[in-house]
Amino acid sequence: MKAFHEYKNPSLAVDLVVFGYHDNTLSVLLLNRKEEPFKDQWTLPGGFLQMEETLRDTCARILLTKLGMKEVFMEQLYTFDDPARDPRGRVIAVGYYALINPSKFGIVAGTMANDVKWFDVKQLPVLGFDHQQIFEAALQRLRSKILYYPVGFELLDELFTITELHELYECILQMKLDRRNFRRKILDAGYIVNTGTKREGLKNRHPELYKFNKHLKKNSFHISTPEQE
Amino acid sequence: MKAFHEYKNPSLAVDLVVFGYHDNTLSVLLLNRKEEPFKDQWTLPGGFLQMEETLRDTCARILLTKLGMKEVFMEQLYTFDDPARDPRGRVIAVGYYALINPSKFGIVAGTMANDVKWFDVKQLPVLGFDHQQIFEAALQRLRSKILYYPVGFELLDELFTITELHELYECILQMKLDRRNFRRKILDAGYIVNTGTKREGLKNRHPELYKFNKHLKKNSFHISTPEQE
DNA sequence: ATTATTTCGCGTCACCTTAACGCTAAGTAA
DNA sequence: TTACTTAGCGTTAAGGTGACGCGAAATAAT
Repeated sequence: MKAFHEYKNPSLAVDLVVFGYHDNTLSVLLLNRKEEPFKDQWTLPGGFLQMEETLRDTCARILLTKLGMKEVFMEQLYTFDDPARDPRGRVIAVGYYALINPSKFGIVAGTMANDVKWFDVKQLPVLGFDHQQIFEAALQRLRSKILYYPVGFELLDELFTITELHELYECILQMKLDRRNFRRKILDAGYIVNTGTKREGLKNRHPELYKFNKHLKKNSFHISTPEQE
Repeated sequence: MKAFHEYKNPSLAVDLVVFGYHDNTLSVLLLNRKEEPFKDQWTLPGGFLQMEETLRDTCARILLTKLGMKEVFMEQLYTFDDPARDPRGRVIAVGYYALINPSKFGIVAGTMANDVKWFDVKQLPVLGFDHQQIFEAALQRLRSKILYYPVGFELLDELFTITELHELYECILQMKLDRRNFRRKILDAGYIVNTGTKREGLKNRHPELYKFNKHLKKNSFHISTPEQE
């Protein structure tokens, strides 16, 4: 057997799919590359692992230094290892996705550097590397996870109405959900708590404001999707 | 930004959780290490990625050369990156799990080298590295996957009875499932096809033999687990 | 004020799934 | 034959879910 250090190692990177929700639109944060390869093309933010970092540290560093975000929800997705995925050489990428509330960081349209931009997930440009594949894995994970786990709260303000939560679900899942059944399921699951306050200033009836219930019992609800043949 | 090759890279390895099912027992294949670190302790089979390999290639190579298995079901689990997980230095491990039918490879108890052994998942020894954690992730994945995806067939012979399939599910999930309801769900889902033949030589009524239906429609069944508080 | 309009919150009901369980058939052993 | 065990099919009551009705609350127009 070879000695431990004789193995040649590929480079190890993380690539991040950063989701944000704003104005009834689910968006992904993309970077316009200034270098080859894929110069002037849009790609996911990413970077190489430093020897003393965990993968999560690497993600946090990228989020903070490149995008000015901290303390965001993050989850490991999958590890992408196609030998040809990076034309510079062998690079293994561990994909992560993050959910952020853009309004928390003041990064809404227009306020960012022009090499960083939110794209509606329904209208993505052509992406460099294998980032289309990583993005699709992330969107699929988000869609399946939201059906049984309260992951959507990361995308909303601390206080929100059931209608806002409902719109978020319809937007992510890209399907209509009955308003009244959605309300019943979410409430029965105990995912949210009524704060007693109401959202003011709307032109119709003022809806009650809820917050996420952090002490929920798990696996207590399930949003069902239509049959697929 | 640094040039591409200036980054120091950790070593990249795969660790394999190989599940086998035999005599109503779910087992995992472990190796007794002959070298430091963790000399004489049990660990998961694993190995380092070669530059021209995919991760799946690495897994296949380990399965073939160390264990004599080929063409097995395999799935990527998760990537483990604790900086202290390997005392020799920084090693990132991509966990995979595999499902095999031990009788296909003639590796039942006693026929293997004494540094390779099947262990009942309920009675594992102390494992080296962070392999306990990897094993637990694999078992959890298997348990949740079997509830909605026909993954159990990899562990059985090509032809099997519903009772055998039922016992496999009870063994993996570690819970009682009503025999008659299980039968109905599996049949309704179209996961299995009756072959018309029967298992002979049993002392009671001879059950019908089924085989896996490869042309199944997806997401068509769901085994529910009892409520958890 | 009254009315129109829209969203919000609660309730109803029919249908389907599911868990629990009964019953008979098929095979072996006494 | 009888006893016993596993296999295969059926029944039923309870709970969950989808579809949808209706009045309440808020605003704007008459």
